[in-house]
Amino acid sequence: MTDTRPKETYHHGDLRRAIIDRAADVIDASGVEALSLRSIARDLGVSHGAPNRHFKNKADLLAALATEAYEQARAATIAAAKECEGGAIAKLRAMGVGYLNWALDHRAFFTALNHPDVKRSADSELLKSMRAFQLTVRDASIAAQGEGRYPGVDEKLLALYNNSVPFGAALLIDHPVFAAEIDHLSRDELIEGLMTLVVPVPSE
Amino acid sequence: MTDTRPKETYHHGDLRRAIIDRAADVIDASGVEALSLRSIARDLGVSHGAPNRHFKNKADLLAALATEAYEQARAATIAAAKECEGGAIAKLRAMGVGYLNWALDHRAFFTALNHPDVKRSADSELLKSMRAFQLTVRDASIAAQGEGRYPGVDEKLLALYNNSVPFGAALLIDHPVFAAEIDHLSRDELIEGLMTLVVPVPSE
DNA sequence: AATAAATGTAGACAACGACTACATTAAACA
DNA sequence: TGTTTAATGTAGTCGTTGTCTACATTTATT
Repeated sequence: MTDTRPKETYHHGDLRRAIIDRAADVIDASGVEALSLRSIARDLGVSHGAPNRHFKNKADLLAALATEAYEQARAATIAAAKECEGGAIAKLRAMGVGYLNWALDHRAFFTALNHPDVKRSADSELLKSMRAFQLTVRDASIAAQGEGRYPGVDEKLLALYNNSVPFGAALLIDHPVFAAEIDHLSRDELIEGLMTLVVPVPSE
Repeated sequence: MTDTRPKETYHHGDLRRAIIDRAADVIDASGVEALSLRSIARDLGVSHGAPNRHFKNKADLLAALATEAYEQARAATIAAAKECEGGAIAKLRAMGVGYLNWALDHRAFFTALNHPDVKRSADSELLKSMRAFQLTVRDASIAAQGEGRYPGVDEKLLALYNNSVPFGAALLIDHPVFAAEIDHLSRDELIEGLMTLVVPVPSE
């Protein structure tokens, strides 16, 4: 339990934050299908209706998780690019690595990102963080193109490509059956190897 | 409604089949979160407990959908390879195109494929069809490698790569927000363009 | 200090998944 | 062919959930 302290105060303090954190814990521990507003309320020692003051429904909670997920993912990719000492192409590759590492380290948030309910959400905060993430990948793709990678390719197509691989790969690696196929490789080998296929080191 | 004929017979005939088909319709029309065993039973004019004779729980129904999805996807990729006149590399590219077209044409089944509940399923039929699909992609990757594509790359890593792109891309293209970014391209241009990035036409 | 807004509570309701005991039909077999 | 057994569908029930409403308590505003 994240926060089951004895109820001494009527107001929680930051119930919204606590709900999101607890939701992430539940997803990690028992999967997203086990997520329930009522059980979260119980865990937090709060009435079953309290979460409704912060999320108008369950999908809204998932959208909030997904919003944070996009922000985390964006931060992780930007940080990876910053730490990379190479040029734009190397940075693009590093961003994919950073994204994959983030996804595997934050499965609950990554799960929310890909949840069917979230797809249908039109929450404006969610849309904003999605677009910000997209732009980050797209800008990096265009910069890499400026270094001669994939000349003449439509930039949005390139961005789709550079989004698809880490996204799909994270889902597959996360999947028990697919994961079993590649267990002879360490995680780092896997991620580096994959991203080197996607963004090859320029031969000189 | 798929099958709401007046109830004249006690037994349905092929209720299992009807439930799966109806489930696919519901997912297409209202999303997977709207799926309910009881509502399907109502639509089919059958008691609310009847589906339990064919699926031990809701996740089991989704697993059945996913099983068929893998079989469909495998058939679609194999057919695409067969129709392709080129060598192994061209066939590999064609298979990605075939997979993407299948995914976009059968969103309900593709959705089931990627549903969180299905990931946790250990249904043996599901595992069998998953592995069959995986092997198809892997064999095609190895064949392409025999033609000189990505020499020396671990074959399972290559298979992961060739799985990741269409999988991730189908999810992104299916996503309203990402899709809006690339609406200047026709579907065929998008799919062909993407797969040409993944499996470039060998320069000669 | 008075009032409004935010936040939490408690109760209600319908829908759902899952289970049970029972009914009906189809299949197997003697 | 007739009987037994398995498969399949029915009807009722239970606990859980999401969501709504009316109300209570606390915090913020003026």
